[in-house]
Amino acid sequence: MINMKVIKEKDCIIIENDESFNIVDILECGQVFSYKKTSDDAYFVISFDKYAKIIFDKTNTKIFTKDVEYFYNYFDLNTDYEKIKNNLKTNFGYFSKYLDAGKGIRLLKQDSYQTIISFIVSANNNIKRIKNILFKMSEKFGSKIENTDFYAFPTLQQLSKATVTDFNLLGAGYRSEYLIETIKLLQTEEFSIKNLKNLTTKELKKKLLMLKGVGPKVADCIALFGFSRMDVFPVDTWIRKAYYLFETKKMSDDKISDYFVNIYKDLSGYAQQYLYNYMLNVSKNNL
DNA sequence: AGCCAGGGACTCC
DNA sequence: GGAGTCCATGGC
Repeated sequence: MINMKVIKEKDCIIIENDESFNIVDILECGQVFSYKKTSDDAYFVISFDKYAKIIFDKTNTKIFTKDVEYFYNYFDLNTDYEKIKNNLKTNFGYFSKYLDAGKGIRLLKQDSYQTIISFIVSANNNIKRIKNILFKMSEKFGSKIENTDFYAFPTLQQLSKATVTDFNLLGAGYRSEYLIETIKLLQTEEFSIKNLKNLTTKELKKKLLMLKGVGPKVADCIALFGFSRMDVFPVDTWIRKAYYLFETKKMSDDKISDYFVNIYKDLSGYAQQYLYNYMLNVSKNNL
């Protein structure tokens, strides 16, 4: 096992040739939408009001940012992914195939509130459109980030001024009304992010399901990507297809989620992302 | 042109 | 609690 080499500098994090960190795998695996490829070897990532420019080549990855500690945590650099992958491989022999499709994936520790809004937009939508709608939302309601072409994700305060018509103009479609209702609820003490973070996964999901536009799948995604809960298994159309690679018995998405959590337990969040990525790549590249 | 997308709300029973 | 239906929009 190669030990991960991470160097923290004043305005930069350097990751040297590590199989468990591939910025393309990390960003293009469907967990995050507020990023942009700026050239063949660079990405720009926006997490709420913080940002980083990532430059990579065959030997290393450099994360340029004013917020080194924030992005060290954002990219989950305290977690040993070799250990997680070995664990999955050891316990589930067939899993190597899914890991190979995205060796460098890491589960980002995304901003909770941004994740809630983002995944409401994601429902019954495709990734390119989701990204577009969210970028337009930032441009319309967020604050310009100095010395860049980008905008911060809008604050709750900024979004509270939006109308259904505003969201329709972004292309949010029937999700516009859900966003308006959810933004209202998020402003209450009951739904403060601080309070939500203290809940158990079960309690958190129950609370999230009270938000308009949040059903079982979106609640699982928010819990996983926005609250780092690894004991959930979001089931979307791709994971449903994946289920039928294993079983023939028809099941509801709810039951499919239980089925997978029962198998992968506390590794569910990781397993789900590797499996989802595999399914996505199969459809894209006909692997 | 028509199916599909990181599904959910709503309405029946 | 399960099954059906409707939903905006644009990518492909």
